[in-house]
Amino acid sequence: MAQKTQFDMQTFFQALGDNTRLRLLNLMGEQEVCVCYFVEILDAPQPKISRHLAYLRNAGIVSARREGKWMHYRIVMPFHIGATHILRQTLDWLKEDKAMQADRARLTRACCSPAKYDLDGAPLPVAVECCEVCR
Amino acid sequence: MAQKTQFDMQTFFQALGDNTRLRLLNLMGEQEVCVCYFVEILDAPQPKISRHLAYLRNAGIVSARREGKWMHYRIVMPFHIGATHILRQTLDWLKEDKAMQADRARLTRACCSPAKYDLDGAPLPVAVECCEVCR
DNA sequence: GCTACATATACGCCAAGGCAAATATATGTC
DNA sequence: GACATATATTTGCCTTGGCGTATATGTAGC
Repeated sequence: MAQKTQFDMQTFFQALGDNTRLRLLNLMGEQEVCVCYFVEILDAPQPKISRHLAYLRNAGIVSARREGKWMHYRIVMPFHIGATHILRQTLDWLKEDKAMQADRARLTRACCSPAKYDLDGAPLPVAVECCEVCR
Repeated sequence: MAQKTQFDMQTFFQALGDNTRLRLLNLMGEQEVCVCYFVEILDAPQPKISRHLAYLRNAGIVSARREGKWMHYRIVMPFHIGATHILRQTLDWLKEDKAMQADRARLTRACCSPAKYDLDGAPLPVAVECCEVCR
């Protein structure tokens, strides 16, 4: 699929205008995360998670990678440089939010003891290499 | 009304997720604009303009000021510093868009010859003083 | 008061998008 | 092939929020 001539701002902001999707983005941050972790941490039905991830994917904000049974999602910083800056700013903003911090803490705990979270055998999140905007 | 303890990101992004509202923000930029100018430049029904301005006002992104029969709207940069940065970044991004540039050009022309645009007597947009983030 | 003008809100309609529950589609293992 | 697991999609329901039209509100001038 050819790249769109002009990145659609409306779609971009609509994708960010939902709290569940913001929580997902917050958990991804700089790492690639397996769907099963999202389900555990957000404590939400799996279809709900998948739906929101699909929404983010359609908006061009995340990309998916299959590894056997598991799907990994990570934030992509492509398209427009302005969108990239806004996305980075948004992620920084999320880090200040108490509820978002709690989500991240839960993710860390889950990674340390997957068995306690029904995540035994699931692939751990892995850090993704930084893009040019990360500095 | 007391200030909200935590600025609502979801509401903020939802407000930005509409093309009409982005056009309005683009026209405001660094100036305070009368509703009648929006109606002329966007060539849209007046209730539609008012509805979207109300949406932006409820989201805390613009403020309104009455001057006789006329209402002036301007962008406000309050709330959260992160939101302010995102908003500024968004406005810069809008400036690169061809359609948005055309809107701004039309606004300039309308200001130069209001009579041609059914805007005789309407108050011209006025520049607003910069906030600390403008640098 | 009445009238004109600028703007805001209410109404009815329709599409987008949230949700939960059910079902379909990989993939891996036997 | 059958079966289990991980994830995606479909279905039906309901809310939000676009739109245009009609109406209400606020202000100015008489």
